[in-house]
Amino acid sequence: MLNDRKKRILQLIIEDYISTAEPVGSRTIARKYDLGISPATIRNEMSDLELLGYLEQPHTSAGRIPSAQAYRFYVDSLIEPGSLTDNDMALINSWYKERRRNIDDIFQSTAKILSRMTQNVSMVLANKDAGAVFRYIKFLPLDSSHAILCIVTDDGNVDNCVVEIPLGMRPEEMDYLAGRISRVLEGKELSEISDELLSALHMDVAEDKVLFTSFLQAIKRMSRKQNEQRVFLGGTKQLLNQPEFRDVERVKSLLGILEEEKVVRDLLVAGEDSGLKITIGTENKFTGIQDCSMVQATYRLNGKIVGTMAVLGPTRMEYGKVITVMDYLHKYLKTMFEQDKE
Amino acid sequence: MLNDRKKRILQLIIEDYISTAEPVGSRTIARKYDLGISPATIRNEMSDLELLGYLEQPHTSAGRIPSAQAYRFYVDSLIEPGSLTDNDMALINSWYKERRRNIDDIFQSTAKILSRMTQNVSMVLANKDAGAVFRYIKFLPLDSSHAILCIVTDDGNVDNCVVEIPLGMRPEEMDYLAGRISRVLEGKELSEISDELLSALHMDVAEDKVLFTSFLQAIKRMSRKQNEQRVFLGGTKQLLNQPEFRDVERVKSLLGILEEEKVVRDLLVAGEDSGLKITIGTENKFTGIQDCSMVQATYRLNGKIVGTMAVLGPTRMEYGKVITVMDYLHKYLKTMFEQDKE
DNA sequence: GTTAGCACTCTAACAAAATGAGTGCTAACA
DNA sequence: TGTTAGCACTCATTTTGTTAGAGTGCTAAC
Repeated sequence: MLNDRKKRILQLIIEDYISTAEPVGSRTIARKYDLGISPATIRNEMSDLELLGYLEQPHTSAGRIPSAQAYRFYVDSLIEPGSLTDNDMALINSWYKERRRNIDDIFQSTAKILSRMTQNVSMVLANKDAGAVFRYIKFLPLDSSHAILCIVTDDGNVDNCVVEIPLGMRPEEMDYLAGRISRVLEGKELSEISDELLSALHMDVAEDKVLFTSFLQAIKRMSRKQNEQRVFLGGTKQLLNQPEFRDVERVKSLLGILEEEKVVRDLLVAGEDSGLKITIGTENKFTGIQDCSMVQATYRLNGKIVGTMAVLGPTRMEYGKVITVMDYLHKYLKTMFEQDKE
Repeated sequence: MLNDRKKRILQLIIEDYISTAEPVGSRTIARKYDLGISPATIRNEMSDLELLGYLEQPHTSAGRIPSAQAYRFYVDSLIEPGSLTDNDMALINSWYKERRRNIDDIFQSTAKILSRMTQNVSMVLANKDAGAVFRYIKFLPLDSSHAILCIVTDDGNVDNCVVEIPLGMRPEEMDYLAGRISRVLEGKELSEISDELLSALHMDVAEDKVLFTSFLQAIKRMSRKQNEQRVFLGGTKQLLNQPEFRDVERVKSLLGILEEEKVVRDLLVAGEDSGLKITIGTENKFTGIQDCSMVQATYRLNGKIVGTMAVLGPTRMEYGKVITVMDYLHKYLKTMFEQDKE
């Protein structure tokens, strides 16, 4: 175990490196922070820390930089929970207000805020199947051969699509059909509406084949859309602010990864179970981001996973700040969702 | 006027520079392209072209690069209309098919394709007010105190929002109200639905204040939403492939501009009138992109501007390819939209 | 256990020199 | 009159050499 002084020195080195991105030497520590010990003593301690695997030297005559192990220790034991400045909070509030029309906007804003506040790439995964329950369907006439099929769910969402009306079908008949279908599906969660259920329904109302086929497609598509996990990215531009990414090639390779929505989704889904998850360097399973760190927070509503947000950046990341911001956003989202439910 | 040989040499220089991004010297031209004349002769011609303002030298002992004037001349007189390879066309088709669920997806795909094919940033502006006409509104009951207000337009779009129902109002009453409002607004283009019209309506059905206020907000929002011009960006990553943007700072500054949706919108709207518009270097009015070129094509349907697409990149741009791709996309979109209408 | 002193290491910054691609000019040639 | 070979000249880029500075490790003294 590390003694208190070693811990303190390690912490200072890590934090100094996080903020400057320069290897930090014994003199720097002694000068910047008043520890009451000389550079030589610090050197000795640093030497020990290196032996223990917490520090690394890019080359003999440079200062030292924290190893992945050091960051791990830092986030596990050293980090102190911070709090946002009033300024930051005001900024967040204004960003959320800027554009808020539907749920997607909220997620998009979250991604944006997360990246702006942390100067890193952010990812937000929205699980849309947050338990929307089927209420009823309704046909709205459009013209002689088309109608709009509206599917109403209890969260107040309406999805709609244009369907073709079988020749000669009267509005009353369509209402009747809608009623029958509605009665069967009412109260089911959209994700529950399975193929079997639909085919059973098919048997039941088989007399109107054409219309029913349209309906089938619509409900399936809607169910898929509702179930769909959507990914929102933010701050790919912030990447360029990090000295680690001064080299265009590195930027390109990371952006290449982020471009693949599937990869990002997998990445996020993999870390969904735990509340707060920090993976550092090679702890990341995905090749290509093994020189990066990722902080991920999953948020739930009534026990269900609503979504997950993450910040991806160089291992030299402001973990404390990231966590603090995420925590705030988490709370913010919670109240927003609860408000929506009401 | 330039004689044929000068034109030819200028063309070769421009095309060589476009593909290599390196200043091109007289030897290069003589070696690469068999013109039957010696480097010395080419040098003389180049010297003339420089005097005429078509070529520039970064420094005395470098080759020459085309000036903005040269590019202007190139796109006006020298460029030969190309055609896409089968491979390219197949690629485009597959990209369009990849994800096509609604009109936004089509625009997004267009932006993506445009950037992929040209290795530059692409921008697509979608004018959504393509003449949607109000049909009727309908209230769908949700629970005892809420209903969903659906606004149906003749293009088969339904917009909806949740409204609060005044205490004790019965469904029949709501239907009656919906009918009255519908009759007044029917046949109007959404963009026509002005404040005056709405206030007149207000007088008319003033008995149900609360509900009507909700409705007012909804229709206004919808009208705004329909009128809204949406911007789709593509290929901010391709930027990094251009040697001009090897410097991170330049990337940052351009991305900064593109990030401002308003700026991009203004930029695109400004060039909307003409069919195909190419602005080179300082011809661009917007500061910050004056070392870039922009190729913009506006597409119409039945005389109305549906949208506009543009490619933004270094002046050293494959103008021919860009134009060819845009032309193809233009046709592709046209058939797609006409199909949709049918 | 702590610290001052010192030799040693290695990078980054700077300067000087070599390299080479390309030009402009002149004189000769067809 | 247009074209070309030859050659001196220019200037960015690359290479090489040098220096300054930050930092270390070790030792001996406190």
